[in-house]
Amino acid sequence: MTLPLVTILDDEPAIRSILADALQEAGFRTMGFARATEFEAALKSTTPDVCLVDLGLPDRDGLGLVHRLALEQGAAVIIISGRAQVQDRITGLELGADDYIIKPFAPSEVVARVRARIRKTRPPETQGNTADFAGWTAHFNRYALTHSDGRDVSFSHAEGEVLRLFLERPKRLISRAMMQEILGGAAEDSFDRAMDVRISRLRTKLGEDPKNPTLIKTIYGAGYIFLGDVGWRG
Amino acid sequence: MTLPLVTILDDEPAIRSILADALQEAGFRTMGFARATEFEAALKSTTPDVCLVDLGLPDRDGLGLVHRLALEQGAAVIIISGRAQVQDRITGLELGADDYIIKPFAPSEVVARVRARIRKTRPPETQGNTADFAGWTAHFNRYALTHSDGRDVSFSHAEGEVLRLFLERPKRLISRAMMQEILGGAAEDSFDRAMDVRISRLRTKLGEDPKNPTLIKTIYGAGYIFLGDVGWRG
DNA sequence: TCAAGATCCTAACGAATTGTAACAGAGGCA
DNA sequence: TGCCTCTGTTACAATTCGTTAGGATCTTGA
Repeated sequence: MTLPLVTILDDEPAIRSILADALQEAGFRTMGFARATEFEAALKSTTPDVCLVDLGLPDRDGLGLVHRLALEQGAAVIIISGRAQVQDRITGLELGADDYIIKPFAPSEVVARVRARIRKTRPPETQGNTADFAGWTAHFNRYALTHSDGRDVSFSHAEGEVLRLFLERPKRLISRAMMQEILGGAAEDSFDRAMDVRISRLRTKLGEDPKNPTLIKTIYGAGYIFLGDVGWRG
Repeated sequence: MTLPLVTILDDEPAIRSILADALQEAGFRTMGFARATEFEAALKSTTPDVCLVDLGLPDRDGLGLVHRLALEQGAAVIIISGRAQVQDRITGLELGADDYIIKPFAPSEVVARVRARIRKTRPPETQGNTADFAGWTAHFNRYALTHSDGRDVSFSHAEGEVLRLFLERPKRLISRAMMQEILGGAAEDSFDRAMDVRISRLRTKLGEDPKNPTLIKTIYGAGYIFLGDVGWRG
């Protein structure tokens, strides 16, 4: 498991480096960006665990960015702002931010808040190897799926990796980049259809209707989402 | 689904009532406690969604309580404290608190932070994912619209974003700029018809009469407005 | 009322993204 | 060796969604 990644979006280099230092010392990977556009470009190939966003950006107001981050990327967002008004903080939180830190701040407090966020965001280590969902039971120890109607399908290791990835994060958007990162795929060449094929095969085994998948949904341009209630045991 | 429950642990009755009022108005159930022992007794029979804890309690130091709450109950914990030192905040967060609010506080900000916490804590499926309006039911989790007359239409992610935007703000003017901001459109060139097209496609799926839309009204020069009574559930 | 200009609608197009059948190479096993 | 399974690659089909462009609609001012 790689170190948690924290992105820093702030136009002041001094603040970026202060935060990066403190966070790296605390055991995080960091990436710094001066402009929202750069940051958004980077999001296509990486999935941060926590995003620090300065609202006073030159190129665009950060609030819309925060909203999209929280909603679509599912990332934890911490706003850093010079505006200390209560109303500013409220709208920030309403739009989906997880936390709101006011400048000037103590780096150590930022670290503490980042840590608190990561503790909540990271999927709890699922030790179980059996999961129930939508009539199916996945037995990861014997690489098999059984359905309550009697169907019995086996799956391969690669398929199981994807299935587990989904079952550990039900109803949350899973970006392609995150899948590559977790499943350790090759570099993210746009010619890399391997992930699509894995998912396609998994869908087939789950008996999904190709025109209308109900369990593994595609979000065009964003990733996948697993619908269905999952219960782990064992 | 019941209303989220917020507990307030503070020895000052004035603060308890201020918070309880603000939270109830915001749609939460509340329970107030003056002492940690009472509170812990109540925990045996209820599981709050968010716990507000004042650290300056008379009967025992609250930090240990916070730690146990976060660790064992899995509840979201927000510390309220008069101690503004950075170190105090850090240790509070280290021990498992989700947030740290310093007295004096604005009740509205506490409400916002409680809301932010609940949004993250509650499983995604309990967040609004189904809405009824004008004979239709929008199922955002499976990207489909069903009508009481039996029609069943699927919609794409982009269309769903727009639909959700409208359903969350019924009977309110929604300016183009706001839509761009929230939906994260490209630069605000006036040549950008993307939003119009999204709405056009959505109207088609809703079976709107192009000459006379009854649900999504255009306000010339100002934006759009969604008419129709919306009821969220789930 | 009418004309001019601004704004909006939407069919059609095309670039980007995704689905999947078919193929090929790697490895396991008798 | 011959056969089977697993899995990435390729190629092409299908889908999504922004852009374009021309026409429709609205507002304003004379």
